Amino acid sequence: MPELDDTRREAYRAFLAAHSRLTTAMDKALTESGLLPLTWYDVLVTLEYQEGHQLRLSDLADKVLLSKSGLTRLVDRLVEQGYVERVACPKDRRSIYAVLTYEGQKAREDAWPTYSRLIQGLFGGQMTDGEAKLLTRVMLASACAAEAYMGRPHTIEECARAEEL
Amino acid sequence: MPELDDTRREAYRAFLAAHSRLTTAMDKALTESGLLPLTWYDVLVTLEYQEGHQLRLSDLADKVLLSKSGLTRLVDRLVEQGYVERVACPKDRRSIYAVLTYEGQKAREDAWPTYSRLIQGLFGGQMTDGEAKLLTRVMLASACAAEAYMGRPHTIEECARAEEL
DNA sequence: AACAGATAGTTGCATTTGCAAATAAATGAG
DNA sequence: CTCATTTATTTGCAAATGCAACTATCTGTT
Repeated sequence: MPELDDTRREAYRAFLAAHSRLTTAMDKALTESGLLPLTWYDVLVTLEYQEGHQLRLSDLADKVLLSKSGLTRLVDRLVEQGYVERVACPKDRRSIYAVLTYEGQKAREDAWPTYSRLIQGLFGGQMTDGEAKLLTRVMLASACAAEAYMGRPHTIEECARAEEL
Repeated sequence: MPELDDTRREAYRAFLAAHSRLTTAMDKALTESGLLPLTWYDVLVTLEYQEGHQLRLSDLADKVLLSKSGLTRLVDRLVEQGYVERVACPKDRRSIYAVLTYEGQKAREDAWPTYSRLIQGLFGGQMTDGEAKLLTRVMLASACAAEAYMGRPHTIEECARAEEL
């Protein structure tokens, strides 16, 4: 394995800076508009893309990049707001589905214009089509490498997707 | 401003996933090796690169991407460990310098091999030279856009650097 | 000189998060 | 069938972090 060079060090620092400033700016903009915090939005969209608008809590934790305990409490808050319901799974009584409610769907839709405008303005607008694709490939490769390093099974969606590109 | 398209949405998600998995993997690897946590490392290197191995707390907060209060307490921990000292600034009695100690420098050097191996293995190793440069440019542009959006002065180092590339 | 306003740092407080332990349920080996 | 193991979720607890309020200091205006 080659040594870490300055070019890559700089890329790494830029990556961290971008993440920090981007999430700070977005979260501030969203809460100031009285809209959903980033993590809430993330859960609601994730559910919306699923069949039946539901997902087992563990699977949801993986998708929204949270630990299981973190997710348990995030779902607590969402249930309290009426955006999500907990529904027991009949097949496996250990499992619980998080199910998107109508209010949850509504709240997500309300946030979408602001949300997408922010991502486009602060992130997407900074790159060409080709650059976006390249970025995706590199980011997924890195995420995948980190997964592998942590000893997680390579079955994670991102890894499969990274191979395709 | 064009609408946010799927290509860029995917890039954004990949970006978030990479950040989450990378920092998780790195922090786990470092603490398991009994080395410095990521944020500690970040402070110590930042100081090491400065003239006299010192920096005013506010400036340090900016560099390591932390709020002022967050930094105050991070420095508390580092002082407690003997890695950093607080030194009053004679010119401006409001300001305080964080100064790297010998122990701090030593600790950082001990962590470096593991640290750089991780970044190279999980991040740098996933891209070519050209890709690293492109990534840097795009990331800095995004960080800069976020800064501008937050109404911060454009004087931040990253923004100037982004212009050059 | 005096005061309004900006700036540096710290502290109180609330929030978010993860780890480890606890609980409950499924699975597999013998 | 039974017991050990694995899996899904929750809970106790501690750590990290940001915001707003506070103190101290500096700066510029009158």
